[in-house]
Amino acid sequence: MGRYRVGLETRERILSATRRLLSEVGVDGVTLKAITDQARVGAGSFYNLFDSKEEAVFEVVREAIEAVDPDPDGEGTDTLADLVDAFVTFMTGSSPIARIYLQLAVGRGLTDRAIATRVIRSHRTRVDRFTDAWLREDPTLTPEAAERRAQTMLAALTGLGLSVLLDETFDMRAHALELLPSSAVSSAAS
Amino acid sequence: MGRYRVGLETRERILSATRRLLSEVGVDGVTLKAITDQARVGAGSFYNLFDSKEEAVFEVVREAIEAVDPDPDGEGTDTLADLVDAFVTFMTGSSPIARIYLQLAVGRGLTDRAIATRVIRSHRTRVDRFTDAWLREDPTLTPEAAERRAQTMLAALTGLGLSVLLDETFDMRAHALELLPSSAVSSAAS
DNA sequence: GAAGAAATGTAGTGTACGCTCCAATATGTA
DNA sequence: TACATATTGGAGCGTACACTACATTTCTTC
Repeated sequence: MGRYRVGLETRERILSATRRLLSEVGVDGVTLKAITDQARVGAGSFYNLFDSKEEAVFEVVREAIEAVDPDPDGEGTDTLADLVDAFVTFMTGSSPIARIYLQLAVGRGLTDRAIATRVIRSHRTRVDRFTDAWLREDPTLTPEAAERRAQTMLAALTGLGLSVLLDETFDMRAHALELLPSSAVSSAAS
Repeated sequence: MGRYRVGLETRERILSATRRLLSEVGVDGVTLKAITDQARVGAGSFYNLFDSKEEAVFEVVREAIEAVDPDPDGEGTDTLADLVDAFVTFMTGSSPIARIYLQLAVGRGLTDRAIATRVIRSHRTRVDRFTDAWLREDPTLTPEAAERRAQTMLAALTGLGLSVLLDETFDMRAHALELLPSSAVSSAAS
């Protein structure tokens, strides 16, 4: 599966259709039939390329998160301000996927063990990124203190993201700046 | 419907069952059969008292959101540390309401306007509470700055609450202390 | 205690959905 | 060209689900 050119093209069509439907009808409204109709593909083709409907949805969300990564190659050059900025952009940008991500992570992750595991794992790698950035920002921190700050900062950003999704007049960026140490704020403003 | 004593009792049994199931299997996992089995009631009885399944779920949600409202007869003497402590206790306590509240606020509030409005309103009153505490903590703050800090702190607490619900080994209290200004931390430790 | 209204349980009904099966066809490789 | 493997569509399967119809029982009132 997924080794011939046409198969890869079909896969892309399916992901596009899923992405589009997620933003139009929400996570609960996406049915397999809607996806396959939209992608002009039979159910058999779908299951030739994906193990389940969930798989396609996850893939779309994963790609959306990746798309706003300030350092996709993991070169360790991103600052705290960069990371915060990327998160804010993800949440306030035009893509509706942030909403889907939170719905999945919270609405489902809270009861579905499999989803919780996925969410925690992706969260884990993000915490590491923030921890490294904290250490670069303030080398006097112990690794434990840096990680604690990373966790708190990420949680705060998630909470702020929730606020802005619930109330679109909420100024997430202004609030997010509160989270940065003062030295990083001034460099972000430059 | 719902005019005889037994009917009202049945109604309560149904709401209890719904509440319990919401916390155990989540919003999407609640089926009519589960509710009626749990409440030891037939489907006919259910529909004699409620117009639809949603009706019962919504009622439970309404009550859960109400329960999260801050104490209305607070005297305005609580410190930031007190408020943070109360929030942490609510999130890490044994009651499943926190989980239900977050699931509904996020899982539904993100798509259902009516629920979003409710969530925002109860959030609003909590922000005011935190704003006052900030002003007491640091009287040099402008009201705007105090409110911004209150919003950020509350969002952070919500995010931390989410973390602890997803991963129960997460030490929410330790992280929440990070959010307090250093003066308040020392007074909280005393 | 009679009568009417409310409550109850059960056995369905209709439907929407995720997914499988499989025969036919297209694609890549030597 | 011949062969193996991937891809395709879509009929249809199994199931889960919200909800209904209705005969029976219980409750309340006068």
